[in-house]
Amino acid sequence: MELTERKKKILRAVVERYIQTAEPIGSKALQEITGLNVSSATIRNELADLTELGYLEQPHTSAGRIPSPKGYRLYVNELMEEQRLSLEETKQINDALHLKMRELDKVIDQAGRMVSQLTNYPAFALAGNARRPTIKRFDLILVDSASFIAVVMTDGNLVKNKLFRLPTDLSEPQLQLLTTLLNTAFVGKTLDQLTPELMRVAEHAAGSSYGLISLVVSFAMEVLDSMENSAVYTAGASHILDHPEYQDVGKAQKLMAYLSEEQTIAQSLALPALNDDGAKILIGPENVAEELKDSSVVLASYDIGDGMKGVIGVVGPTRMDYGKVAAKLSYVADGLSKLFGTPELPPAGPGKEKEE
Amino acid sequence: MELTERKKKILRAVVERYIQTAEPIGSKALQEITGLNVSSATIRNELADLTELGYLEQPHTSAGRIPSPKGYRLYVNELMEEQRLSLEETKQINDALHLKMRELDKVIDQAGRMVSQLTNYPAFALAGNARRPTIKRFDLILVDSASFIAVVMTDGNLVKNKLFRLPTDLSEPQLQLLTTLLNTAFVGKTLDQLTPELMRVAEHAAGSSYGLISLVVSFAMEVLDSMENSAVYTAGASHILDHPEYQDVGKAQKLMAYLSEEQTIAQSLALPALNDDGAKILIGPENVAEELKDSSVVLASYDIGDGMKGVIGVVGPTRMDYGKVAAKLSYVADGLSKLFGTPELPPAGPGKEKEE
DNA sequence: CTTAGCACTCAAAGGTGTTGAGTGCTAAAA
DNA sequence: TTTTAGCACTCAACACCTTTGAGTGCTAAG
Repeated sequence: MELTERKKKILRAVVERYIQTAEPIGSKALQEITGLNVSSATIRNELADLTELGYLEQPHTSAGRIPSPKGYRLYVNELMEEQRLSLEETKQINDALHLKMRELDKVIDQAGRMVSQLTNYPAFALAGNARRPTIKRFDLILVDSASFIAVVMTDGNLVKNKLFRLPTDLSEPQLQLLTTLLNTAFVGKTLDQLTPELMRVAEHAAGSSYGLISLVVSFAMEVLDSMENSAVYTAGASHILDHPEYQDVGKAQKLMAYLSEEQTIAQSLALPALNDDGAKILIGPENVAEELKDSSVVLASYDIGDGMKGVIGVVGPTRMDYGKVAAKLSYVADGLSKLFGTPELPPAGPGKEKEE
Repeated sequence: MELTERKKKILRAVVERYIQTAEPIGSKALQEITGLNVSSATIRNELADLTELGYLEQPHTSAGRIPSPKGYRLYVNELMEEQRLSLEETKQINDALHLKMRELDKVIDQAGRMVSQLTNYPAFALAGNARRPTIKRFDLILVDSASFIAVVMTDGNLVKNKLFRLPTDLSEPQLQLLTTLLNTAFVGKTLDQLTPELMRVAEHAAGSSYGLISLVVSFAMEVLDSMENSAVYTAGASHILDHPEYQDVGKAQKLMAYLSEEQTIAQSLALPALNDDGAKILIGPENVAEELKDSSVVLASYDIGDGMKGVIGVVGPTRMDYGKVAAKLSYVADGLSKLFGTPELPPAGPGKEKEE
């Protein structure tokens, strides 16, 4: 069944007012802010209908109405106006996205912090893989006779390194042999495919320096492993205390505890949203996690390239300014996609690309 | 003036009881737990003395006593028994310190989280430099005709890399020239010494690939910069809600806000403690920061080697179990020092050093 | 120096009354 | 059929009160 225009107008007014004030709103106040030329009694009738239909709730018999999750849902789906970000806001975001280090982890972490600061809600950010990562390339750099640096590059063009110090001497030719060996034996393999058998064969081929194979390969496995179980970055948990719905310390604590279970967030919240485009809004009981049943989550996904995607989102009370938050989140997500999409460098000119 | 033994015994009982219960303690209860064979009236007299001397406080005229900061200080200095960690606890810490990745940042971050979890207080951890870092070595690895990896190693043996993609082609000999050039021109310089003039000279020497110099050097500068302004990792901020003294949301919020000002923590709290050994305890008003005037901080420093040290600490109410916390913190700090002190590798044997 | 006795203080807890915003219902007006 | 005015009703919030009990300080005697 469809709601009349007037009912929608009232519902919308209730939602928007409640988002601002966090207080139940009554018929008289609505009469004023909706601008409808009807008496408060009429509005009361409408409110009664809306309550009956499940769009509104009454905290207690004689208080004003507040939106129910169903009411928020209708609002988000039909009534909400697309929020535009102000020029100032877009500038702020753009500036913040202009990060120094372009290390994947740091960028994601930073983006999360930024979003949290921007929205005043706790935020989280993570990257996830569509396919299983593999090693694309090994390089070994001799530092001195007793140490070398292993550099591994994944198929997603992520590069990691580790310094190894040895109790035994080693030589340049030895390292070169090892490098070739590693590159022929282990490139293109996923974590699972790096079997002990494979290792044994390669170790055999390595002759006297067989021990080094396993060292470098374990490192490579760590890298692959950390890419598969990508980290979740959370930021601004303290922001939940800003909002009156979490004045009750118990509630705040529960939500915070949930937010620090990073793996849970990754698995149950973020990953399902990986492939949806645009902002996704989960209101109160729409959340699977028990701890989020009376909070809301807004998510946006972004593209990292090379089969990787990321999700960035915020958590807050159901009374959330969905429009603004979704707009900001989408903007940041787009920004991230662009950031990862563009090559890292301007055409190599005489160097002053980095200014303060 | 010295306190009598009996006074000390009473003070100690007050502190320890209050640490457990967070509630003022009266003469009658003290009579029981101290085991002194005196009446509650006698104890009242002693309490009155201790209050007069400033070691105890009364929340209001007719409540029990609680320790004042001065009382805690005396307790910590003289009365507190060295806490021993249980075997279980040491095992727990040792296990946790057995980290997979030995990347400096991650280890520090992890250690902070661990301490927070171990103590139930918010924790922070950071590394600081005694001297200014320099670059020790550059390596450039050609990936394909349009991209290369720059690997820089600092004098502290920290290795960082970055993938560069170029719009122009480049060749192996070109890269080798660049590598030599970078190594001769920029090795051993601190951030400040990487002047534009130096750059210009090097760029000149690089001929056609002059643009690449500045790219790699800016990256090196970023690395140095990030080492000088080392990151602060905080963890477990939500734990402050566990403690009754922060039931008042306002207080909790203030402390949380302070905790997220990571730079302030670094500058004013942690760095001054860098060179003290063992655990350092700052009680209530002993803290410089206004926000910490009624909280306490326990700090321990650890050695990273190569002129770098780190600090790890927790923040909590003045009613903190200083003995336990200090013991745990010291143990973790020692563990970290050992971790960084030992070479990364066992003598290269046939590889099964990594098990699950 | 220690103790018993006693009047005193004060937070916490529970009870009572008032206020006011807001409701639901009904009957009349449009 | 929809809208409106009127009115009794509900209920959280607040202020105010009393009671309770743990704990105190003081005094005078042991």
